[in-house]
Amino acid sequence: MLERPVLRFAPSPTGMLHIGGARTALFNWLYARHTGGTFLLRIEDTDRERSTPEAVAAILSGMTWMGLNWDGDVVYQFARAARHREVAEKLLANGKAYRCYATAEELTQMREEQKAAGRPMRYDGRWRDRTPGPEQEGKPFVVRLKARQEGETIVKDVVLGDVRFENSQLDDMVLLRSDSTPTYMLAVVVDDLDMGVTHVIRGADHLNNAARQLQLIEAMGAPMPVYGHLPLINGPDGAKLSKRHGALAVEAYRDMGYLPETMRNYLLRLGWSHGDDEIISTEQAIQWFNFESIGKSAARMDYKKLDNLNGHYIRATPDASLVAEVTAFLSRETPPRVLSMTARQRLQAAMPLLKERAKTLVELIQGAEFLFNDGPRALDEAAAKLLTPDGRATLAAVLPRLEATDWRGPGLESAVRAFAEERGLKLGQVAQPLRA
RNA sequence: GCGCCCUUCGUCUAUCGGUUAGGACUCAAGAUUUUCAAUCUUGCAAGAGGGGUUCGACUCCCCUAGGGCGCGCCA
Repeated sequence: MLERPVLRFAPSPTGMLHIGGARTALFNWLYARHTGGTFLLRIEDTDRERSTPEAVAAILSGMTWMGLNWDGDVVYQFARAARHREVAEKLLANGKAYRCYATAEELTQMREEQKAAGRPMRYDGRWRDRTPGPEQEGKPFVVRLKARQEGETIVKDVVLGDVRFENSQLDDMVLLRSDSTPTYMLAVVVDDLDMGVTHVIRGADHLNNAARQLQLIEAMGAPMPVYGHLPLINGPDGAKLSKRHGALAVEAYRDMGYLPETMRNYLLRLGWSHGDDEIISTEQAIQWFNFESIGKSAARMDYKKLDNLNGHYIRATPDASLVAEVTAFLSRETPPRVLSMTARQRLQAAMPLLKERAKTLVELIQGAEFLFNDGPRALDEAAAKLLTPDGRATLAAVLPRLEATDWRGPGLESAVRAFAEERGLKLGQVAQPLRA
């Protein structure tokens, strides 16, 4: 290995950290940890309109909850605008970029005409070889890359293989907006270069961008990073993930009672495999992770499988840790719930039984509800059905026996069995009302 | 419209030219001498379609179909 790889996760803070972003972050993190490389976090906040501090906070806390620790300080892209501009100016000076005075309206009209004529919608290069005259004096302009038009650009992708684009299909992208702020395309390339990023692993929605970014990199004479574009995640029905459609923030999964290790395992298996292995610990994942085993096709969310995995991890978690998890979970509720000392002790004592039958923390808490409060509980429908007059009579008869029994351990069961035998009843006839 | 990507059980996937196409989730049945859960056993279930290449294709190539992504002075 020539050098330690440098990976990065670069979300834009325009919303929550959703499941797709979390997986992208996970894969980057896994590869960095696998190779002993570096995993950086960069917030792409160049869109001042849509970036919010809340979203930044959500991303950071989401990453933390997922257990994806990043190396060094978080880089904020907007803070580096001067540097981005500097690169653009240099390109301009070298003749690798040019000023385009076309107005937004003019370009919109151009695209409409292209669409109407059934031609590809691309910037037509109207200012590419035109020198601005006196009438352009003082007029706003954008800076565009003077991209090579002949030949092809090949994205060497570690998951997709070589992807070729005819340069004639790529138009001259904007580097600097008319207010001289850098665009995303410029910022990403410059930041990745400055941060020493060696591997750009991101969602497949960026595949097309890779070709254009490569053109920029070429113009800058900068080294080319390794690319890897991850197939997207779809909703349970195969449709695109959207806000109303399964694209939940990772915090939503936390609130539904899923464990971080469940999420890591599940997201890893969504698009990556290691033979027939399904249950993969994070340590194991770090050891095994590679790019070769990443699948090429989009995957769907499957909540049943998530539940199943989560059940496994709940059972595998030590009782004391689960008590802590439950306590933390309850404290996040609105209004927050605080467990009394005795409630915590009861929870700890009952945990071996409780965790056997819960697929989420929410279910675990539901099952433990009776431990938190004293006094009678309301009957649900199923329970009410079991409490027939006969059942009630049976219960009344058993009661003295139970009161005389130590409730801890197997004594309870044998007491009930003995009772049933004496009365000539089937076990179920006693047990069912009792459960109710 | 143009470009690019993808396509094995319902879902996640294994297979890297020769297999009765395997595993997991889901579902169904059974076992575990009361329920639920867990666990175990068994079962249902797949190579989008059509052409090639080859002694032999799920696997390589082409076409079609379907799905996705992109085509902003958004990221």
